Amino acid sequence: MGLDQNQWSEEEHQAVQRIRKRVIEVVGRNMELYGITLSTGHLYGLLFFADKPMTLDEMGREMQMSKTSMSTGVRTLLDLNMVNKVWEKGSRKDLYEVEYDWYQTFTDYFATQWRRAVESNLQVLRRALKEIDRLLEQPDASEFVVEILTKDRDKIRQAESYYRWLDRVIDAMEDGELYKLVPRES
Amino acid sequence: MGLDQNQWSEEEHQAVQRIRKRVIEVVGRNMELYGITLSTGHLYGLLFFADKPMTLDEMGREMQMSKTSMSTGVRTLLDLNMVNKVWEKGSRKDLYEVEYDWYQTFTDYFATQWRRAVESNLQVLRRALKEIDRLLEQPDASEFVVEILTKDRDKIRQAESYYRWLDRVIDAMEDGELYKLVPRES
DNA sequence: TGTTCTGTACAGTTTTTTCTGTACAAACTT
DNA sequence: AAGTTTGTACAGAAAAAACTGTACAGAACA
Repeated sequence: MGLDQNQWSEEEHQAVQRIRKRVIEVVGRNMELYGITLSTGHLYGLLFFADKPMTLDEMGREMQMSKTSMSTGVRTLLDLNMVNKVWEKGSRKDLYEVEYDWYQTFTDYFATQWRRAVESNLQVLRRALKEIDRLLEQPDASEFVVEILTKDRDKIRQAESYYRWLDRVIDAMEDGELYKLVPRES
Repeated sequence: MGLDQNQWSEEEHQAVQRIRKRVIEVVGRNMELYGITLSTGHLYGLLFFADKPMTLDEMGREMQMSKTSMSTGVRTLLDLNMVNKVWEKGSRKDLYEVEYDWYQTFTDYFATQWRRAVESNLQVLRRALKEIDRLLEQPDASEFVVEILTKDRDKIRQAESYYRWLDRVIDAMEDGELYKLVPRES
């Protein structure tokens, strides 16, 4: 794992690796919550324990995967702000390390995902409401279609109300209100 | 859409369908947030607008897909509590309708997903902590491995702290505390 | 400027997921 | 009890996603 192995025995190395591997395995798997691949999750776990920022080549060696895959994996993690690029003089390779502020990672991720969905949904719902209202204003609308349209409108309004709520939840996450409800430790 | 089309003109039908289709398309796509397929998302959208509970055959006809797919799709949505099975005398087919309480759906889904991850992560982290402590107690541990183990332990403790927080967030969602921070409308 | 090295684009392969048609068990009807 | 009908299991086809190796542009160095 990029450590100078002369400084410790083989058994010690093995023991540490065994512990890390199990944690990486589980944490990596559960990162599917963030919509990332199992292998990208493992990559994250690897970086989590890395004693120093890693290069693509090092990751590839540890993961036994191609550098191309490391490149795309790291990019995914960068996009999610789960990994940061690190500058280090001397090395001309790019170096990466995990973002250790998991609270931030969590908040960032879901705020971004949900916001995107909320915005596009609200847009289409409002547009639909307008069109329904326009149709309802037509004097020659059959009684039957008026009933249908009214029902649809109610459903859409309810959905809109929900998305406004979710939007406020996202706000609460982004500006730290959530931490008032559920405080961080220490 | 299961409506008696004698009661309204073809243009009216088309107009309603056009509006619904656009909403279904967008809402369905954004349901990938819930880890469900685009087509299952569409199925959900279809049920959302349905004027009455639908059968698998009706869904298949509307979606232009096989009944098998409808069966699996509905089961997915049932598992996520996004759709309910409805009993109606006279029909011997199973009937389904969407769960209109989106707040509940949202809360349910993420509480379940996150809880599963939190539990398995906490378990593996605590087990790792124990092992690290055991190794650290060994008198013949090299200075170097002690340093590594201590670093790992710190990282794991930090992660553990984060998961405890997330666990409390989930609690807050499940027992409705979240609605105190961000109230529902009306 | 020429040389070396690093990250990624891209095409092709492998793996995974989704979807369909058939077959059948269980439930309902007569 | 015999005859329908309904939902799903299962195997195979189709589609999508993940992964790899090669090739190359651009940066770093000499």
